[in-house]
Amino acid sequence: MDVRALETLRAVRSQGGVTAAAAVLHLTPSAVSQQLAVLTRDAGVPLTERVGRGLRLTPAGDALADAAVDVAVALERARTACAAFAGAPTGTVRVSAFQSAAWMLLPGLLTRVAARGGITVECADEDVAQHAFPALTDRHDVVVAHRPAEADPGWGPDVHVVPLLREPLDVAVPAGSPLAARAALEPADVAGADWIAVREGFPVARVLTDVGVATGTAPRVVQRINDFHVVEALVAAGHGLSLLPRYSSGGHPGVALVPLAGVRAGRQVDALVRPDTAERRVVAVVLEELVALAAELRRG
Amino acid sequence: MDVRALETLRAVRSQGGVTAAAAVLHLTPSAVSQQLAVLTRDAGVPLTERVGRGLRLTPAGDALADAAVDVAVALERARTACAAFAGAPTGTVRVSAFQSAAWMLLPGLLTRVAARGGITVECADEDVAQHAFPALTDRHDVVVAHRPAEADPGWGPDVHVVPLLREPLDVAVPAGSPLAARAALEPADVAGADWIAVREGFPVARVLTDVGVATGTAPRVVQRINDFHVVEALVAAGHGLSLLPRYSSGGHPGVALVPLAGVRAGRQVDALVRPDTAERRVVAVVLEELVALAAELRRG
DNA sequence: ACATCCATGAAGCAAAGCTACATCGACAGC
DNA sequence: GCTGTCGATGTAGCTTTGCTTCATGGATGT
Repeated sequence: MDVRALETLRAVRSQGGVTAAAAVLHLTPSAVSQQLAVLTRDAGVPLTERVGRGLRLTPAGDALADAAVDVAVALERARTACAAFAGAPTGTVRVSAFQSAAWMLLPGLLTRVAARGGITVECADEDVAQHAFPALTDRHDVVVAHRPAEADPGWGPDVHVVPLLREPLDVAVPAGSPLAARAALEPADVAGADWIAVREGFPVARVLTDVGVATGTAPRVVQRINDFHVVEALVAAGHGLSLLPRYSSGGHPGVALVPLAGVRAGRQVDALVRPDTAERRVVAVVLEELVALAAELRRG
Repeated sequence: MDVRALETLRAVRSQGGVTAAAAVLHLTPSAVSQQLAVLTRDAGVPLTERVGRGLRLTPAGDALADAAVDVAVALERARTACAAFAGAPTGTVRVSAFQSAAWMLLPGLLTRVAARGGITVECADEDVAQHAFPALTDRHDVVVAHRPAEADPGWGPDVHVVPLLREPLDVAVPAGSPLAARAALEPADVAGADWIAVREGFPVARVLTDVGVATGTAPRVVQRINDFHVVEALVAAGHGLSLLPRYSSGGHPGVALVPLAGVRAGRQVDALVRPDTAERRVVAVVLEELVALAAELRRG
């Protein structure tokens, strides 16, 4: 029973298919398929079953994939065990963040980590639909993800979650607008407005509809844009209002952020890591810096 | 960092050398040496150091070997995970016992296990010095070992210990002797006797000297014999007395076993298994039967 | 019905890992 | 002190494993 094959099985589950798993493992689909074949032979029970043109793990396969995570963790502990004797942690950590978090966190993270020396951080920006964040941990060591603040995390059982920041969502209004002078806005104040929202399925998309529930009227969404800088430009030009996170937006001079009263609107920013990569000392150090940085931002 | 290499490192530690480890792994010493070389390269720190013409693990190597055990356990859990879906446990389990335990336990164990069906038990009898028992777990799945009852187990951290039986040590006297009629014997009764003991370093060798301490005189050992059947023959022929375990000896018609009063003399029989081996369902089943059988013997 | 996508099988090739043999250092005996 | 032996470690060569490339089959959607 090969460790690489177990890792492959785990990747097939998290990526949802042979081809996708092959991509993150830097292999051909054929190699993945062959590994699954020998693993199935070893196990003595079918681990996968075809469904449509794709495939899915059987209960046995699922149990084995769970066990594969533990094996990966144990192996990583082994590496860490002697790395502890080899001196200060060193190496390269791949960090991914969605755009606004990247804007907010990555510069400071790079500064902080560079100050410790010996650690290279490879950054990437990846913003995906909410359900797709955990799978990114196959590509990156640390994945900065976001979700509606009050709801259940819903990241699934196969990732370690490190909370970074709870960010209130404010109403972005044009700087010249009468609303911009207010200290806070009630839901009723913005009931009939045009809205600029994020794409369906993406994090905090549902928060706007929740605000609508508070006023009794469904908000009228006129645009769906994911990049907050683009959203700010649209708001400044008077094309509508938007809900924007307080700390990771607001650079635009034509936009004012006004707190929303009476509704708990916020997003939670989490760092996601695979249980085995969490065992790596370098990764732990980078996470530590990330948490410290987030705490600093929160305080102002 | 290869799992086979980790397993090899663990074997080198438990066997105390490259050649011995190679033997239990069914490899050549050269292969073991090469595996250690690549493992050391991966680890980045020396894992072994030469001492005399042998070698010893460095602290880093020791830590890594500990981690290797966890890896092996995780891997075995993975196998078990899907074996649970494959139906009733099946396979072959290698059981080793020292002679008297083999005589006492193995026939009943084979009967019990055969009744469940599907499991093959391969028996062996190995009696070694006390410190050498744990290393036998590299050769056998279950090792039945013994030790002085009241003392610290002292089997080391790398084996699971399953207690089977506490066996009082009785005084074996010739059937015709006046002592044979007694219900119990005080240490003073046997103070000046000739004794037949086991070889130095073997389990329960020290118990006799402890009895001597109770009388204030060192017992006079005239023979050192490990096999209890031979001991019984010598006792029957009047060559001396001996301390023999109550349940696993006593077949000889010319020998009577008389309880010893005033001194806690006994031996503890344990089953030793490697932590990873203990994860195998078949092994668990065999152990279960072994425990049940021991309980039955204890009750009579 | 056709084109597409995904998983899987067969053939060939590169690399990893083992065995056999030789070498080197350390210890015990003469 | 020299020699024989034992244990660990290199070297050469072969076997085996595991990958890629290419081809096939089944399922889906247009």
